[in-house]
Amino acid sequence: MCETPAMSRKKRGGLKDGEGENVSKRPVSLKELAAHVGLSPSTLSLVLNESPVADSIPQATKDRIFEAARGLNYRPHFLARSLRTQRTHTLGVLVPEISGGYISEVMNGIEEHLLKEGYFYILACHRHKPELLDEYPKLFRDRCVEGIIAVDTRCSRRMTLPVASVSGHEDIEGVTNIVLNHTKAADLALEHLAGLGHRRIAFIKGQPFSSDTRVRWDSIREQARQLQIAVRPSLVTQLEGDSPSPEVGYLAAKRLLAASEPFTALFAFNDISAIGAIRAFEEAGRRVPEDISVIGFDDVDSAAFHNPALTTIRQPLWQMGKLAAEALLQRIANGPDSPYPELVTVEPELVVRRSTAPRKC
Amino acid sequence: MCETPAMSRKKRGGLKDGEGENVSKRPVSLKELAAHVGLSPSTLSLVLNESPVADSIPQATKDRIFEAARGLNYRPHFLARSLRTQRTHTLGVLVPEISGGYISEVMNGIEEHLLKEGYFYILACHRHKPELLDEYPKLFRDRCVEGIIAVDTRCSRRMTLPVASVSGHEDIEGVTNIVLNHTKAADLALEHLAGLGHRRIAFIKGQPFSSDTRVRWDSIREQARQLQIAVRPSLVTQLEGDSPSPEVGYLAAKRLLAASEPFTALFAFNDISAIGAIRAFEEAGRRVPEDISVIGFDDVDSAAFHNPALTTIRQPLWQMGKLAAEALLQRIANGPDSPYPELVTVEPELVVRRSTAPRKC
DNA sequence: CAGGTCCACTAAATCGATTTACTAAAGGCG
DNA sequence: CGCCTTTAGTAAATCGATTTAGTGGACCTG
Repeated sequence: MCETPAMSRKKRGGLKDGEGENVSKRPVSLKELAAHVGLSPSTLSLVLNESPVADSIPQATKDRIFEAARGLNYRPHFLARSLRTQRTHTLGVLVPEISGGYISEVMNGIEEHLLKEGYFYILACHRHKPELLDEYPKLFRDRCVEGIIAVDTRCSRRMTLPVASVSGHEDIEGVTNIVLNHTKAADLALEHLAGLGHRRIAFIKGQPFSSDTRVRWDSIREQARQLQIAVRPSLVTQLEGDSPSPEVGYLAAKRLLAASEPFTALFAFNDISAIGAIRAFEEAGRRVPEDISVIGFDDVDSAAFHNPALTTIRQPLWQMGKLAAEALLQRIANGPDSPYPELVTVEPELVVRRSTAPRKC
Repeated sequence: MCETPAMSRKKRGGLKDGEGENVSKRPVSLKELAAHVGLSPSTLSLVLNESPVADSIPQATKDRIFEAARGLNYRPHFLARSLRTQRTHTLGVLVPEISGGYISEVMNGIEEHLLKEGYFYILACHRHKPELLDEYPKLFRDRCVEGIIAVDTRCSRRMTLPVASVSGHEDIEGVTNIVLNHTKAADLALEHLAGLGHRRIAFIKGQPFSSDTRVRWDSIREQARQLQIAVRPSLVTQLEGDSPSPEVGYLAAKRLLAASEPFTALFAFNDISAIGAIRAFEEAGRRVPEDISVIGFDDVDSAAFHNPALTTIRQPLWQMGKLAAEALLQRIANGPDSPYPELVTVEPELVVRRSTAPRKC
């Protein structure tokens, strides 16, 4: 029953393996294919890769080669080819963790574009651990990736590889940042709340490690100033802990309630924390949106189906992932010394649902 | 400024690159390292890989080699090594899509275990398209992965590679299935509902493509029979469409309501569809849990923070991912002709929250 | 018919490691 | 002293492609 690989190879050779799909374990190599058609591996390689050098090969021979390749189900050996050509058609993708919402929507955009373009990617989660943040890019390099996409990840060191960073804001040589227009986002949210009559607005900032935290907050303060909305320190808190669950938003909201400075609206760092905050409010007997309006950020899948449905600022997450992939592949195609975009900006959108309402008189 | 690789290599050679971290673009090869210590590449390879053949090499020489390797920051070329050894330390992971909930929790379990063990993986989403389901395993093979993990994915064809399938139920040679004890799960849910006095229970089955759909439903029917709970055809519907959003559950619930056969409880296929169903019920003026109790499945992150918090059957998703990774790596380590487990079973857990309540009299 | 061009290919180097088989020198032993 | 065994390595084959530089023969041309 269990033949050695060598045996099964020899045996099968006898029974005319030129026909149909090659079901045997071991794939056929170029050398074997060459022997089969009675030509040299060089010729086959040239023909199969449609090299201009093969222009002089008559079509009949080419057809013979193509047919044999199909017949024996020849597939070039990835490692051998990559070793020779120094191309792996592989990227590294670095994310904080794999979680619903922000990350997974961006990843979908990335994956759909990459696979369509014949690229694969290896994925690593740094879980906000500094040593992994340091380590994984090196491991990616060791794995011969052609570029790196970082999602919601602060990367500080300059890389020798091209990098696209979704929601990256540091200005680093070699990095293409894909960012939201945060000024517009802050404006949309604050205008919306102000338009509903809210003046005492509480804020939940993101965790320090979130790459959007600082820029978002700066934009909010700036737009608040312009709209003459006071940002009271006692109405500002920050997410703590690195769980991707609503729990951290829940705890943040509890802190806001504990400060007992009155407020009628909350602008949360993201939808997940908004959902946690709503839980805290309802536990405290404050109804959303009747007593407190809540606006989230991102417009993740679950936002629309939360109860109450979340008003939020939509980021085109899928598109941001796709843009990152596109930009990076373009850079790779252009070669390492070509100019490249340092910034790609996308626009936010206000999505009004049920968690915001006019301030009660 | 922009030197050719050849130039920069020659130039740098001159300026004593033995010191500190090798910052230059091009990594140093074994041959270069060998030249640097004045030994042959063979010797270095033997020593660096701690081959028993290198036992006769004196420690002083070994130290010299190790030190040089560290000094020049030598890292073996992945492609070259893999080509020679026929090992890539890479798996392929096949998932329907990247979404919050089920998939991402399983993936976290997979990724944490794999990366810890020095494995990477390439990821592909088939999005339930038959042609991709066919294509990706082949592409994985072409990429020289050592095994495949399939998540919530029906794979029918026998593979030449070892496979671990999370929630796979087909009995295929070469596949290790990681499955939940669905009998227990159905029992927990139905006992819970029955215990609250519910007799008219509606059901939402999974989509046909979900690998758990059939087994889960069979278990439910069997346990319902045992508990003498009637399963009325008009109170059974099935998720339609392949969106990972609560939308599909919402639509299913609407169909149940439209059938106008009364019911006081719903057992949904998963938490996401339960959340959609709750939305449908509330829109129809039926309160959850006062009028209708709803129980979900999976216990995804958002279940606990939904409003009302979801009662559900927890699957140890993270652990299932980890088990799949463990089993597969073990199989790879044991070699292709060793026996392997065809089934690994994990236990469900009832998590009671706010979406279920005693039937009103 | 000498010399050049074109055609249809192939030999050999290369990518960067691993691994088997071998060797030169030193040391041990009878 | 001559033979055998260690010791300390090395040469060369190999993994499976790609790619450059040729090569032998047919054909053309003046």
